[in-house]
Amino acid sequence: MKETIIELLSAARDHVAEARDVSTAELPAVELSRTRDQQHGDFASNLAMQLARPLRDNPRNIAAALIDALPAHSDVDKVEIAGPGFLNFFLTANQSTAVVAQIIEQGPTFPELTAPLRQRYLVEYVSANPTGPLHVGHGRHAAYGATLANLLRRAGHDVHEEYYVNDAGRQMDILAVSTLVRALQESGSDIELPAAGYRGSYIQDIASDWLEQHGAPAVSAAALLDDTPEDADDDRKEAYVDALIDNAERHWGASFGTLRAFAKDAILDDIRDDLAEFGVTPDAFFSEASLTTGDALDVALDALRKNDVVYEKQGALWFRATDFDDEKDRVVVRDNGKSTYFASDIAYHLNKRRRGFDVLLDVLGSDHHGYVARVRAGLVAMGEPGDSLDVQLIQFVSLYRGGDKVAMGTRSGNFVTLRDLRKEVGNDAARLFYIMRSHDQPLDFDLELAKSNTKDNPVYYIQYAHARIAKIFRELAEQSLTWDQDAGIAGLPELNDSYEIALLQSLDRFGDIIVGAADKRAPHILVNYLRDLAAELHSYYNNSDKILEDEAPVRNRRLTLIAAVRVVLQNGLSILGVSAPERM
RNA sequence: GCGCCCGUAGCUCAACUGGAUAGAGCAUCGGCCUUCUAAGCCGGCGGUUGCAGGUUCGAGUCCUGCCGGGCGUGCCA
Repeated sequence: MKETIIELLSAARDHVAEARDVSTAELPAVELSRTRDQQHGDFASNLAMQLARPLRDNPRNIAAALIDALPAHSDVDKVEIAGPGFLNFFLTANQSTAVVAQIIEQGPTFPELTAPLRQRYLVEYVSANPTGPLHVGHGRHAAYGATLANLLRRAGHDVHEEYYVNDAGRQMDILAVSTLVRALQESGSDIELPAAGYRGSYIQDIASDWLEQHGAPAVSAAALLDDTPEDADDDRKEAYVDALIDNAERHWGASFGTLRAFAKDAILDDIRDDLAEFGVTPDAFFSEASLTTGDALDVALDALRKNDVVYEKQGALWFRATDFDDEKDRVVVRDNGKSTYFASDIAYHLNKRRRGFDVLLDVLGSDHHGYVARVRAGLVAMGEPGDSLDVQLIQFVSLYRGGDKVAMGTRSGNFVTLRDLRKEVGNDAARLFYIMRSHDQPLDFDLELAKSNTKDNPVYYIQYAHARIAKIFRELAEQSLTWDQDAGIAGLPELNDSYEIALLQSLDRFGDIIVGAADKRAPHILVNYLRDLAAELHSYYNNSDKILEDEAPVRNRRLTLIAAVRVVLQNGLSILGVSAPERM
């Protein structure tokens, strides 16, 4: 319908211009948008205002001329001039209720959208280091990434969801040595946890499990502490923990590697379960270590060498990133022969491209913004399009208990886990709360508030609208009344109260909302829409006549309308990963 | 210093990529349960959109400069 009106307006525009001897070559294209206010009809165009300059006339005169020149169409009821010169299009009742029949027919699959350009998306999100349980910040990433993936799928794209596991490098060693120290402590040895170690109680749990399965470690505290520098809660702690790691590898050999894998797997399994309980299920967990055990890293380094964008300096291999809009050149292979984290990153991203993905959509913490230019530079240098990388930065979550900000830090173990949060406020509330606000805004999450004022949480407002509709249908059966759905659909054009019209217009926007939210990577748009739709349903319920009217034709069309509202609420909530309860 | 993000009602945030009178929730004040669930509805109060310029028929939105806040700027991961 939108396209049709645009064609009609384009014809009218050219006609009016020609009548005034103005060339049609450089006139603005017709813009047509849905209206927000039902007094403005169904669609509005600003064309008359845009033509004011080229036609040298005031917008309202031009609007009148456009209406005169506008070809008639059977679905257009009337066109009005409003405000500074808007053209408001009112569709016939028949046309504006067509969406309801479509909703009823398609049910859970509504709206069946086809993207103008269908693309293969790889959405990477969370990707938290497997060194401890997920905390509340990761929860925002999980909710955002999973919802965005759902939106893109709904918008007609092909979507793969992935979690990148940082299972290579020093952090894993620190995790392993922290676990080892806890195991030794539990076996009665006198040894302190290093200042740079992980302190969370989950480390003790992993150590206990290890002891149960493998017995006491065949390495003494003395061997571990052999020739180590002083530990302290400042810069010296890094050297100290590195010495512990060296000793563990030297005196305990392959068993240290086994413990490292044991600890990593324990934590990763926990993360996977945590996410699954949260309704977040990435298609794959991609291991960073596999980049080097496989050939992905070599493929990337070869690509860099082949394109002549690397050079050697002071024993290290450098990528000439400054040639690709980055601030400075970056080391890819250190002087000790080990590749850098950055090398892994570009290898991973090249690997994604080679797997055939058009858009590499990374969901990262806002502290990673410095990293975007680097990775993009790497991709371009390896011959990939820079705009294939789309990074969405998520602002931090600040946690409050009452009025006090909670200090967070993974190593200190002083943080609230996602699991605790979910237990306190529930999965539904957490999922919605996390994405209710634009992701580029910092989020204040007050636990006390979420816990004590559960009933005030917006999630219930939307769910209540759904439960209300469900209740009406239960009541229908209880009162042994009938609902003729086909008669209801046929009778929809008879709907005339303003609450009903508002609902019809909102239902019609659902498809646009999904496409818009997916394009802008902004799931909160869908939340706002659902809240508005719920508000309109509540208003209708409270301010209009009863839906279960004695008169069958009236009852049929009202029930058909709210049945469609129920479908849209269900589908919308399902995209958000929030349940749609039948009763509350 | 340089770079990125942000600044909207007392508080937390929206505003369909430049449109019509800047809107919700919380808080606060007042109404509505013998009628399909009051986790709801209806109304009141609340604004120089950080400041100053500019572009435009039209600016919260785009440009420039200030002010204020957050985060980056490793041969760490």
